[in-house]
Amino acid sequence: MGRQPCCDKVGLKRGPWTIEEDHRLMSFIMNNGIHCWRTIPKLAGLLRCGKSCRLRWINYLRPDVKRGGFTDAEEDQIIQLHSRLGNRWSKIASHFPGRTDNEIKNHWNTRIKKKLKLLGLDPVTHQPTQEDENNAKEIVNDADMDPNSTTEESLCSDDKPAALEADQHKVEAFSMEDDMGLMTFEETADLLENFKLLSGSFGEDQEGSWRNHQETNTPVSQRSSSSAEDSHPLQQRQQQQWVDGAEPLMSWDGLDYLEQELFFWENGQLL
DNA sequence: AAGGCTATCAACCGCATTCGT
DNA sequence: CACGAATGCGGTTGATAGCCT
Repeated sequence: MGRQPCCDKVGLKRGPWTIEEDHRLMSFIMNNGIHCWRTIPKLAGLLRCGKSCRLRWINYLRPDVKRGGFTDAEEDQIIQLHSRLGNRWSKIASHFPGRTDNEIKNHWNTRIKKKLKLLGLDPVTHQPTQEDENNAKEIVNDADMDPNSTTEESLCSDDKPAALEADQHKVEAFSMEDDMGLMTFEETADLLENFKLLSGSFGEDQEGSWRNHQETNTPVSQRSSSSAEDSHPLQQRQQQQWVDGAEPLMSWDGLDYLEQELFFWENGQLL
């Protein structure tokens, strides 16, 4: 017996999400919380499958999702974790509050792999590549390897590439510093205001402000043509507030507590 | 300026796992 | 315990911006 499709795909929309769809999903989750992804699109008036909604929420709409480039410390920690966990992206992502598995996976595939190759390491095994095999053997011998330890963990000798040698220090430091985070109180307050603007005063016709948020934080590949000039003066002011507030911050990290509220409250009731 | 190429990342697909009955 | 539904996860694809020639 064949597996049932996750959802009835007939009549369902695919491809990039529109501002309107984002708005609908966001508003619905803000008001109702998350109980059953399968029912969310229907109840929210979306022609998407539940899976698509879940992915969109997790990877993009979640208030605490952390966007923007990875710091060197984050990259180094990803490498360390990957050497231990392999391609278990969700496990790796769990070490990076606000980062998504998809984002980490993409970053790994597009950048870190290359970085490792440049360092002469196989991105899959974290072992030195063929051409560096002789060097690797020396390193392994010097390090008196634990069979369970990884190459990187063992690369503590002077042969270790400088970039990797600094990894451990960076990873330790990472727990204390966060290049994207450590917002000031004022920044957090601004962000909260922006969040209220986004989630609270969203009218059916406020596509402009949301679109601007998207254009601020979304890669250009996902942008659509702006209609900001079509919006109401109030909306324009709000969207400008949003842009002014959000753009320099680039992160939703100050809103962790909002997400907590989101998942424990429904219709004003504590779940 | 135009066309080709590359890099990036959002989104999809299908399998695996978890959960409820 | 078995089964089906729901959700999670990882691999892959496709669109597009930007770079290069």
